[in-house]
Amino acid sequence: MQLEKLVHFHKIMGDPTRIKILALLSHGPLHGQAIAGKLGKTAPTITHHMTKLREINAIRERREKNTIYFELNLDSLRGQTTALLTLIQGKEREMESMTLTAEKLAVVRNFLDKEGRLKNIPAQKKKKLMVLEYLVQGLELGKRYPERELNEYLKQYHEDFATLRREFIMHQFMYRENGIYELNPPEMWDNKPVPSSH
Amino acid sequence: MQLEKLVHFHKIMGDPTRIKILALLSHGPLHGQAIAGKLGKTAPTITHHMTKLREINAIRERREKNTIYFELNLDSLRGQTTALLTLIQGKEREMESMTLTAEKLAVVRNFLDKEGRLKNIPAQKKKKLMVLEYLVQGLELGKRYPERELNEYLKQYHEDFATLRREFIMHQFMYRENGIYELNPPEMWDNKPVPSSH
DNA sequence: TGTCTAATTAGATAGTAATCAAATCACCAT
DNA sequence: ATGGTGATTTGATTACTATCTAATTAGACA
Repeated sequence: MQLEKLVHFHKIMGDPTRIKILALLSHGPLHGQAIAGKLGKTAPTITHHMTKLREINAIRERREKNTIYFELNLDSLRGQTTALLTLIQGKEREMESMTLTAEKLAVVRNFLDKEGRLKNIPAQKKKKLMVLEYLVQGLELGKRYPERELNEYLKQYHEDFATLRREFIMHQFMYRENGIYELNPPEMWDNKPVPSSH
Repeated sequence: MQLEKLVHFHKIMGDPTRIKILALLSHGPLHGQAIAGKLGKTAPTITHHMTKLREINAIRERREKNTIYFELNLDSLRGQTTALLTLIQGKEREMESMTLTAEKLAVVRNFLDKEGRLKNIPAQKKKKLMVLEYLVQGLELGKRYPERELNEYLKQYHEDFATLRREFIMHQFMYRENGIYELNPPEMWDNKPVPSSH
């Protein structure tokens, strides 16, 4: 359910220590003990909070020998902060923003071969997002996709379905709940600008 | 402290019932019992949640004979949802958005007499917001103003300092904590559009 | 004045969550 | 192997909060 995710996000954010962690990370990546030091908390406490932040996809991590560096996932945070607003301000538009503009389509077409399969996955982020948006058109809003079914769908476009599936999650096109995938509303996708005020 | 407010906002939002209430109100105003009915909760429970929502300025209320109608305060919600983002994404700009544009100033000037005092407080909301922004220029970001000091400052511009002070709070230019007033960051002011994505 | 309706307050209960100390795990380097 | 360092798990403690029932307040109206 969509509501649960929104609530969960805000519940996670409703804690001073976690907000401080995010503020710290906004200056650059840090490892666990550094965070613990700066906040005057013990290591287990930081682990606890990082687990929570991971649940809502607020951070990414990279390990280097024994220590783990955490950094913000700004795209994800942006999407989720605005999700509440889009839920609240007028139910009018729902599918409207779901259609690709013509000029985006032109870009995407460069990555397709004559059979309509992906020649490769764009490395450039902006273009990658356009391709992801293109792929997501074939999925249904509100429908629940078991992982196997999603893989089948993606394999039509590229053999590396696992990467595509991961990108869907990473960029908030879909979310996963016990192995079941489902589309997020378009407002949460990473390629969408923040909606203008009502 | 600014952090506390952010945390409080998210803590309040981290509850399914409250999110449902906001979603209901997005269709139009409702009174307490109607909300209770639609959500299958008792009246005291709704009162409880309304108190919380009031704390973060998420709702406005209007009474009609014996029943109270609640409605969303969208401006306030918009400001607070984006506050987290602006805290997190790069510390670069801070004062940048604090300057009035020339065309806004032109509007404001119509409300000032030759001594620079307010001839009256604009009734039209958009103009009122411009005037408030103008007044707030003389205050210092990060400084704490006891109520008496704030009154003195406002009295320079208009004898009805109480109204102005109330408007500052209502439109998120300032917040109050045990009788002490302090500026909110410009991103929270009601007259600011939602900031575009990074 | 008394009655009806809507809202609030008070008090109780049950569930959740932040934090720490102690123990454990995982990887690295000698 | 063995010792070291950083991260995680476990268990206990404490504090908070959503929800209900019962009691109370506050207007409106007749």
